[in-house]
Amino acid sequence: MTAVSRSVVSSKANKGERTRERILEAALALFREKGFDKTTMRDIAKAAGMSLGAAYYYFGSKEALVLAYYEQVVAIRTERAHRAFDKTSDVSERIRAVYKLHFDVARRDRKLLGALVRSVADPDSDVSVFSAATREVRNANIQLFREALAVDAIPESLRDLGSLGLWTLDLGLMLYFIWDQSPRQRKTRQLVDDAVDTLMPMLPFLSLSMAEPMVARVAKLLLDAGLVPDDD
Amino acid sequence: MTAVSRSVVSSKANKGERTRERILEAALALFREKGFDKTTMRDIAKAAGMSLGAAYYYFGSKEALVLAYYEQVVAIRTERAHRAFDKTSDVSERIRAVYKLHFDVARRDRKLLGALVRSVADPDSDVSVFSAATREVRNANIQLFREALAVDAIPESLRDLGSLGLWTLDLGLMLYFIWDQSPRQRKTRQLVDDAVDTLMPMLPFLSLSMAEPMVARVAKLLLDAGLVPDDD
DNA sequence: GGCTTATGTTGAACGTGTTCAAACTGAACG
DNA sequence: CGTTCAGTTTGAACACGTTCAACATAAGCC
Repeated sequence: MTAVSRSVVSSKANKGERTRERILEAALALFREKGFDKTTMRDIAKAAGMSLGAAYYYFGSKEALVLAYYEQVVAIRTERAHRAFDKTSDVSERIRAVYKLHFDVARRDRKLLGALVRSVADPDSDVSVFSAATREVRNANIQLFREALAVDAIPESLRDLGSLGLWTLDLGLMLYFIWDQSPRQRKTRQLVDDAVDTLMPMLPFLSLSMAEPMVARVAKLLLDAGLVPDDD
Repeated sequence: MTAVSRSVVSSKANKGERTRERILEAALALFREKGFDKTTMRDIAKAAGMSLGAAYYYFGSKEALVLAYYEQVVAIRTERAHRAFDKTSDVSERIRAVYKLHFDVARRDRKLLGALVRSVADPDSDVSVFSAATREVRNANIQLFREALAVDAIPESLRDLGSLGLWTLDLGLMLYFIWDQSPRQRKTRQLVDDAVDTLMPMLPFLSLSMAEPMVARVAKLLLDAGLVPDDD
């Protein structure tokens, strides 16, 4: 949580912090204007009014800038999701909100998310969305779904597995979003609605006693594979 | 299919074809020896006994080499899968085979697959695994699962949806494989076994008449989202 | 004030993917 | 044989991410 909120709160930032933010702001502005690939680290440094090396002092790589950006996205998403949770205890509504908030917050930044997703494939990079270094961001997102499911209608026993499943779907939706060329990414929004409307009616069946051993089995499988958060 | 098999069959290759193959072979040898990132296009050109520009004449980018490699993987995987299908009509066996073949064939090349997966995030690249240009490879893989399901035990109505689902899982497993540090990627193999053993017993429930509207709904959702092959 | 140490800052230099104008090769044609 | 021309090959040049040794500034301490 610390790393996530730090870059957003920043009430009493010292000099270094503010420089860092200046760089990040300059970077984001340029990324949005010219795209990730077309923006060079030299551009960013110049826009932030400093030398190339200084930018690298604060961000070890160009990708690290994207990760810092995504930490902001997660922080904002989390805050807004909490507000949505206060408004309704209807599970479908809550889940829909969490999904859509992702794309609302990152509305202008499909290309940037692309750069982020690229890192998924690189087990060596420590800014990869799957690496140990990014555990916080990852867990914050999973936690969001955990909270969305934290209503009476959903039995405790399903919440952990459910949030993991919904998070996985979130990853998939992010990929769809990145590729979605439709105006204002309407198709992604449609897909979210359809997916939630389709999946939710299935939930009751998982609560059936008949389904219990299956659910337990899936849980064990994920645990064995090390895919459950907190014991990566 | 053409592009996939061309690089493997190569019986009467003209000069250009052979040069192309020489480059690809040199590249693969180097990738395996030093890893994808550590191998430079200059290394590859030198190892293939030609200039840098010549290598680029045959492969528009370093990533294109990886794609060409993956086309080989798919071709070999397909061939071996067909042999496995001849041996058994047990669905679990067949699906397990298709999954494991992927990792058998790409055994030594986790890093390379990583480079391939990276492209997933880039809608602009035409060597991305999701781009129109790679439709053939993608469809060949989906088709493999379609064939695995083509046995009496599986009703026709489930085969399309099922193969798409299994292919999606294949993508996920590929990612897991890339990150799997366990010796000989034992964990990935374990996960395949567990996943198949867990999912297969659930299949009968999908054949229940009660489940039909749900299945239909999922099918429609995917179709609307343009996620069903052949009308991308 | 000087000295030390931590924190920032600089820009030149390096390596590498990619581009491109120019040159080469050999087959087809008259 | 000379010409043409598509296919192939060359390596220099470019752009950009990244590194690093050197320098500057500020903070703490005596």
